[in-house]
Amino acid sequence: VINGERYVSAQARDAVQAAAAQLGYVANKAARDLAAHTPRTVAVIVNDAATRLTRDANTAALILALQTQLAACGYRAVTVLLGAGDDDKSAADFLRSGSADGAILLSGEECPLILQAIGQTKLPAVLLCSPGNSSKNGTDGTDGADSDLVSVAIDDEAAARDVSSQLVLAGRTRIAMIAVGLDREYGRARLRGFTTTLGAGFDARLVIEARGFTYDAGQAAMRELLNRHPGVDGVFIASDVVAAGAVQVLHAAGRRIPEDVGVVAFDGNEWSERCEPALTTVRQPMGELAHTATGTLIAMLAGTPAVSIRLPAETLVRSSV
Amino acid sequence: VINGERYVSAQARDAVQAAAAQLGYVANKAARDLAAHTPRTVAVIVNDAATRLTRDANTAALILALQTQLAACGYRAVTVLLGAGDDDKSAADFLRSGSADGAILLSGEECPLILQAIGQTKLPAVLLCSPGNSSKNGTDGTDGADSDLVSVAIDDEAAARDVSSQLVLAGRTRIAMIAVGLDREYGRARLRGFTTTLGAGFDARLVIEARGFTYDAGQAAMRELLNRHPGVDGVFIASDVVAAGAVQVLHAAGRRIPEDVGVVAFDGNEWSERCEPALTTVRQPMGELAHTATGTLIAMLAGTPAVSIRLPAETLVRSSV
DNA sequence: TTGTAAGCGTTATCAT
DNA sequence: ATGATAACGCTTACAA
Repeated sequence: VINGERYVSAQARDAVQAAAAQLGYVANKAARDLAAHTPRTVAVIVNDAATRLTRDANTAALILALQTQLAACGYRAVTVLLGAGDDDKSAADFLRSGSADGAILLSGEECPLILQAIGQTKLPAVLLCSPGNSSKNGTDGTDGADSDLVSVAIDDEAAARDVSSQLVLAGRTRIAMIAVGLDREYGRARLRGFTTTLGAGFDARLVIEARGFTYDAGQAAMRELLNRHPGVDGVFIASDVVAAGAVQVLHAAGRRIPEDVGVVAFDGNEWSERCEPALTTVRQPMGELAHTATGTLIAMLAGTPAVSIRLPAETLVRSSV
Repeated sequence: VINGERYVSAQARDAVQAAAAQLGYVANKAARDLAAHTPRTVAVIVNDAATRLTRDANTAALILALQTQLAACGYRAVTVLLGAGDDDKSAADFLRSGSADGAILLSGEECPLILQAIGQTKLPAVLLCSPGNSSKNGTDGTDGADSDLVSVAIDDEAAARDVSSQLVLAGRTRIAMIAVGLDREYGRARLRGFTTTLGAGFDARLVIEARGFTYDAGQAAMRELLNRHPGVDGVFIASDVVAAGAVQVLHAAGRRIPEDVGVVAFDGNEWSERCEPALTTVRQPMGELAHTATGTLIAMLAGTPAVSIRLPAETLVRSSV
């Protein structure tokens, strides 16, 4: 009765359900997992969770969406939050302990132990890598644990091309970029998009890399930029939080937005919305990302081979340019 | 060898460990839980997680701290994120399914099914209720599930008394309050603190309740306040996000802070820090709260009866008053 | 210090 | 449509 209700009389079923409801009976998870050989659980691993959750409020929504959609497919999502430290061993052990059928990684950093665990156990896994994409490193030394996972993300390069073109269209001529995470593929992709858009007008000296995904880093980068190139009249900042910091500095320096300098950003979270004025930015389609990731994983769980997917991201035009 | 290493020769132990490392062996969690009758896992249940995580970036840090501290005691923390909807049934089932030895609730809302599950299964649980404390309702109808859990929180009333006294000390005479969550005990406690501080100067007409814990709600409340009482020269706003919205409206209305109106807030998260000027606020000691909560739960797990605890919270004096 | 056997609460299979 | 019986991979007690 409790399970797929094979061949039970309506009478028996009702009786059992009534009893279960009365006693508050729920099948023991451990026993069930042990016998059934499938926990019907997927691990959602969030690396550097504190940073990621504070940097982008949408992350919480993403995780919730994943949970909801997995639940709809009969899977329990177990969110594994990792701190900054070395605790990715515990997450790796979790995967090895047979507690999950598959994993979704929201991971901006390297986590070799997890990749290794996935490789060795051949656990289906998908990398949901925006905005914290990890670079696709080739074959690293670790014993056959080939780490080219299936990944789901937006097309960072196209999106960057899109937003930054807003600056060009507005007639800006001294356009700079505050880049972020150039050691990761997504960071480089955003830079490529910017470069392509500017074309002949591109000047490498106008590109500054913020040291980290923070408000403070944005302030520092913008100060440096204004210092070195007081004449800038447009900036593409590759992340909303960073942009918020940069905007603060712009205001403090007496620059009006968009009159004196146009600003466009990337991510589409609350930071860009709370700026004065609200920033034109790239909205990451969290719902679709979650949907695609769970869809892909479920397919893999069912044995279907899956491929990486890039989703298009829409530019949110506001009044900052 | 894998477990408490009872009486094993060093030789045997080394051999086993080497083998385990080589094979990447980790004991099957399900089998272990089933046999041992104790999953050594505690559920960290976050109700209305999307709201809570976006409203207060410190929540992520809190959860991480809980995880770390539980891990230090040999417990795995399973974070159960609940959305706004009715899914607290799934969390309740999780508890009933014997997957956890105990629970820590970060819950601002009512979640009757969870309380009921805890009551019926007699699972040790502690309510970590700042800033989303639920009111201590007496005995509600539900069959004997008495919901007076052990709780850990700051002393909201004392803290509110403290911050709002900053306004009085600064010589403000028309002091208002934007309250939040008056349907919850912590919301009422903050109001009581305010009332006490003002003493004879208290004027109930200067208290407005924001409808929700959001930036938008803060804007709306402040607009109404300015409308009804243009002469206010000080405001205590019971939550940082709400305060951020209110401050925006104050600026838009041409009021200078602190020259024209002094502002103090509550929570001590990034919102109050990013305001211009940074807001004087109450810092919630997340680390200590986490520590106290885990300590209490671990004690309960060991059979020691535990009691509720209120922690003092410090006022962060900045330049907004 | 090491080996052996029973049993944890389910699922799956086979017989009824 | 239902009842009986062997796993599942471990822990725990007890025997060696």
